[in-house]
Amino acid sequence: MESGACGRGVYGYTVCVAPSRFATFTVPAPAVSTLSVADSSASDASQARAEAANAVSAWLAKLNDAQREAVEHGNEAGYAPGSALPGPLLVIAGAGSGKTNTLAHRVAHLIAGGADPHRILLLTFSRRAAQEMTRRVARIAASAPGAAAVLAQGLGWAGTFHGVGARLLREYADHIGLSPAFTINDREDSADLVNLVRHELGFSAKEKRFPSKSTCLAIYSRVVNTGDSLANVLNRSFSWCLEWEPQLRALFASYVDAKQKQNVLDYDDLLLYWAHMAAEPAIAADLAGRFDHILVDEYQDTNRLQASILLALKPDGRGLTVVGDDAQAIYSFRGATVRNILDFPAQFDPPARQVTLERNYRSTAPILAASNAVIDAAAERFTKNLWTDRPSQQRPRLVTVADEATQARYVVERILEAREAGMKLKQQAVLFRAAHHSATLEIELARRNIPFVKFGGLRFLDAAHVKDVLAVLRWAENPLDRVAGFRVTQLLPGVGPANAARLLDQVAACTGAYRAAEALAAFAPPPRAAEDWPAFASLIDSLSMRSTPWPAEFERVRRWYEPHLERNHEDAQVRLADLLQMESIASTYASRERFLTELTLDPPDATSAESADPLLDEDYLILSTIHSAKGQEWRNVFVLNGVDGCIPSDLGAGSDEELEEERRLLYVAMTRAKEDLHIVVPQRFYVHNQVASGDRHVWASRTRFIATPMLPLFESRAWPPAPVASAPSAAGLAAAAQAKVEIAAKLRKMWD
DNA sequence: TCAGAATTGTTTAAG
DNA sequence: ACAATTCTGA
Repeated sequence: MESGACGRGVYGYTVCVAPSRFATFTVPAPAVSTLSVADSSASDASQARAEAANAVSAWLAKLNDAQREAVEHGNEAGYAPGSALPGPLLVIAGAGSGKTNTLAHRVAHLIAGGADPHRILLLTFSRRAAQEMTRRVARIAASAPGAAAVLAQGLGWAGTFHGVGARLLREYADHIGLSPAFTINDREDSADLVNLVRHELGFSAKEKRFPSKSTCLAIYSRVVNTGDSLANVLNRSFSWCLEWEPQLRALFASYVDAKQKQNVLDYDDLLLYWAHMAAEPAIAADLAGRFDHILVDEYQDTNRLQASILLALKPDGRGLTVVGDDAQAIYSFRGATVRNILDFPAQFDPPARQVTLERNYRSTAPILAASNAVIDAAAERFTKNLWTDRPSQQRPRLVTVADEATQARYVVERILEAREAGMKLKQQAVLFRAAHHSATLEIELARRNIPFVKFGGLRFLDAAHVKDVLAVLRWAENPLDRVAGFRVTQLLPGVGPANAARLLDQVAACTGAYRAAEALAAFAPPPRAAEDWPAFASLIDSLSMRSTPWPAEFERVRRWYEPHLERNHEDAQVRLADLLQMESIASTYASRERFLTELTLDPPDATSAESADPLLDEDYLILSTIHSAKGQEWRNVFVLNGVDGCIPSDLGAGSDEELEEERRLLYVAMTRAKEDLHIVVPQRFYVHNQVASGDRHVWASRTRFIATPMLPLFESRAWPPAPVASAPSAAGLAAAAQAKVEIAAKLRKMWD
């Protein structure tokens, strides 16, 4: 990407997030009596009942048999509080089979049947999916007066496992020895803390290099999420770290200790504490008693820890619905296991009811045929092939191009062509395996002024200046957070690790809410920092006293930070623009604590190269990693780098299991397409890690997942089409031969 | 003890 | 290409 010449974000892009993303956090449900609409006259009531029944049968009529079966499961007795809850339900929902729609209808159906929306827990994979689901439920319920009234407050509990976990933990914090003011470390922060602990244990000064902080954290996370032993995890996934097992064990013990002392949680803790809480008899009953119905989306991508939470909340499975598709399991690197969905029915007695959705409403028949062929080759599979009745003459295209630059041109030209034909940019998407695969394309898009939004890859929150400002706020929120404090203190010139550590020790020695301000006032700063110290102390003082209300507090921090920004970064102006944008985002949150929590759990994940803030109604192209594209669909889809080494990634081709997951990844990418699918295969590929002017490249071959026998399912061609070679004239040939002789003679003459 | 220069090692995907 | 670590001079 070209650098900040355009005056946008630091890396030449600007984070752009639709304002709605930040405004729609599901507000904690106020205690509302369920059916407060009851004080109307009897005839009104019966009329409303009839109307509701009509609405329900109207929406049921629009579903196919399998969908209806899933939606109506267990409704014989109605869903009113107190009535028996329906038995466990597993919905196997193939790609494009109307999964979201079915789940949303089931929630609406539960509510129309008398279930209390504040006692329904809806767990989705991403915050985005939760919002989409909430919106759809509201839209469906709108036609049934009773349900609509009950739903006026929205669904009480819809979100990711991590988001819901954070909320529950804050509520129960006092009961489980946690301070409710805990802060949440994102992955980078957690890695930094691991790093601090590693230095303290002296593991950094070995002659043989210790695994990097992010590797250590990945190992730790895998152990927590799979429930497997450290030895097994190392053996299976991190074999190059095997020799460090004892040190890693000691490191993780100290890491846990440090988190507890500092009152911070990492992502895994949100699940781990929740799981322990749900298993704790004193709390379990109260916790489980809050939810009548629990519905889980994308169940194939949950891990053991998440499954154990569900089982603890619903030991007999009553009220539990899980939805997923084993053919789309693509998150095993996060500890997810497809066993969760496969073993779901049998873990209950009687076993869970299983409903399978096999009709695809999304893609045309040729796209589906090719996708089915790809997934058919999978070693192990449990769902049947999908079918559709949407015919089309257009097979998916398998396009061979010379290199990445040509690939970018091909994609841009096809996209513009489609837009000419009336297809909005938003209805088209470019998908790729790794975030950096789109780099060349991004340059081409910027050059041609095509706006785009990219999902996945480098995060806004990873930029140094953003982290700096957040660290100030986090430290104010939780003075024991050493990672934050460390970062903040060292912003001052003349303060290094040694002084920062000394200060933080003094903070820890103080007590109470103002400990940071107290320690700061008493601290003897190094001479070079003396000048900046008073302003720093007064900032922290005002933040801990909360003397400036939110969100003005953010502005206060930003103003303090500005001179440091200018001193430390050449491109201060560009970075400042990011901070100002963040300031407007901050103002949409109710409080500092809310801002920090939400930002960590749901960081802005879209970046854009065009227009500083694309308006909601503006048209833009979607770029996305395949992982981030999960659950979405577009009319026109391009898959970049359909070559071995990218899909499958050469990092993911180690074991058979990993390879199978790469296959599913291609399947997920292909099944996002509704009308047109292009898989682009560049033949020549520049090697990534080399000096800037390097010309090392490899010759790539078509992905092994599209084997030769499958080729008839695709329309194969090269692009650009080979130019019709104009035959050289006899005279021209003669001239050329003459020239060759002359040059040869000249070369010889050089050494005469 | 700090800041900047030189050198070394690295595993994607995301809540 | 990048980030983390070690080295160097003040």
